[in-house]
Amino acid sequence: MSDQTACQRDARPRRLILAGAHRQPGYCLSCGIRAQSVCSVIDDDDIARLAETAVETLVLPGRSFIEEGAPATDFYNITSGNVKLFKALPDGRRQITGFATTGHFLGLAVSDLYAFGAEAIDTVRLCRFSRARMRLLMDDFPRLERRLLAEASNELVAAQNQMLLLGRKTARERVASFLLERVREVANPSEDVPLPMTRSDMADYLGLTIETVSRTLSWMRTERLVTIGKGHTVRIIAMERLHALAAGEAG
Amino acid sequence: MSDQTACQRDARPRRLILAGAHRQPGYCLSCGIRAQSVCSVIDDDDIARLAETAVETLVLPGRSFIEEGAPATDFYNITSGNVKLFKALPDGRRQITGFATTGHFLGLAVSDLYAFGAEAIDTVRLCRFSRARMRLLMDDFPRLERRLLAEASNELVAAQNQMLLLGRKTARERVASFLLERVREVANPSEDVPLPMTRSDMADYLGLTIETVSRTLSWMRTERLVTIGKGHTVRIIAMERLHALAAGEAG
DNA sequence: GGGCTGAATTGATCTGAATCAATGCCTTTT
DNA sequence: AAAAGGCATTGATTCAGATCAATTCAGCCC
Repeated sequence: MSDQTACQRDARPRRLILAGAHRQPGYCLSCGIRAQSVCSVIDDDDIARLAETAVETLVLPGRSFIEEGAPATDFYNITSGNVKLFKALPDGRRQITGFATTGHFLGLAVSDLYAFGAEAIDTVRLCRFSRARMRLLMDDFPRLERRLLAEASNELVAAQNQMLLLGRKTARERVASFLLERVREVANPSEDVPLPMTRSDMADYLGLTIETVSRTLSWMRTERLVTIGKGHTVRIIAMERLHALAAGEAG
Repeated sequence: MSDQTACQRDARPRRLILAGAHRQPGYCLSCGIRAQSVCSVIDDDDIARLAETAVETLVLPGRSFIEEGAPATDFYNITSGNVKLFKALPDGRRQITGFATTGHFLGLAVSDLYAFGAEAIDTVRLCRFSRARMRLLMDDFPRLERRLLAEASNELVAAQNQMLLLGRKTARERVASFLLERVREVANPSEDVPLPMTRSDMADYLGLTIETVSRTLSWMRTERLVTIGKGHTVRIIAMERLHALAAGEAG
């Protein structure tokens, strides 16, 4: 289904999610969500200029807004919610290549076609702007380009880790690695870790089946590595052992 | 083993491999190997300046020049030969995340540690320069940064393809995909495709074992999909069927 | 040419995860 | 509260690819 059918458009153009507003201080267009330090290369006037060309869009759970193989016309900046990115084979086999949340940029393709699809896990808000606009933006703000390069480098490192996981780790090691990846999203490692995606999504991310993910989580519960809460949460109760398992140092 | 022990240094500093010289026209520092069009943003004077800070190094087959987890001090530009990039688990399981050849940049890490190791497959020549120097270079030549971003985007696409392969493809589909990836390195798809890496490297790249790679290639030979030549070459004789196989459209 | 060495092939068997098959458990709807 | 539907869990069985085990082959060095 196309963007137009999948998304409800807000009537009025909205501001990009940048510094200030309801975001934490230090976050801005050129920093992306994972910025650790303040990066204030874009001032309020710039923001106002940028916002003119961006349209905020609401994407309902389960709707896709990037179609693998479709012409890559737009850039996206996720302003809230969770997204899954994936590639598929003709017979329906699917590999989720990553999950993206608030602040992430999507659509940074060199090719004219999107190399992956993107689908909302929960309700997602995102800002869309054209690739042409993005190019002008990069000309105006060279540090945006530098930031995107840093972002791409980080994703490349994550991709390499995932290749190691998919190519060489056992089911238990995969699930352990996944949980440790998710626990970094919360402030305190001993609090509940939200897993907004379904078992099916986890399976397609880890190169396993739903059943194996489920069995493995059950095994971790009986081994007292984790407790499994209601409503898509997990709490890690044996962090050290889970780390050892994820690194392939234990059975 | 460290860089110093692994590499023989040339006595004199050498020029970077850029436009002209023994490279094809259109290749230059800011373009990298895969550039399809001419990109002459760096002139001869610039090249002379850059060359002052680069040292060309010779790496013998099987020697590693980037150690996973070691401090990321340098950038590398491969000027000839083939390199494998990999990550490893403590027990020795290994995943090759990619192969790099002439023109490739290595060491573009945000972290202070290298996220992967790099080892020479055959005799490799490369230019090394410090990350500090690379940063200055990017300040001087903004289009270098843009080119690196494009390069990183392409690698990200390749990484996503590899995740699909590792997570969801069968052994036959993996080997077929690999051969089609390698055939793009040669001018004519019906000529011999060089496979400079060992079966073990292929296995570690495809998430398989040596035996499965060998068996699968033998099967492809009996199915008249390929002929297997002497000295690490393969010739594709049924391109269409191989494509269908790689895409998961056939058994 | 004749051994030597490491890589590659081929065969036999085993196993971790997939597949097939119920069953259980929330959430939504009426 | 009951029905319905989707997701998750658990069990039984199968199978693709791993593992274990010989050969065979290709360089290489004398």
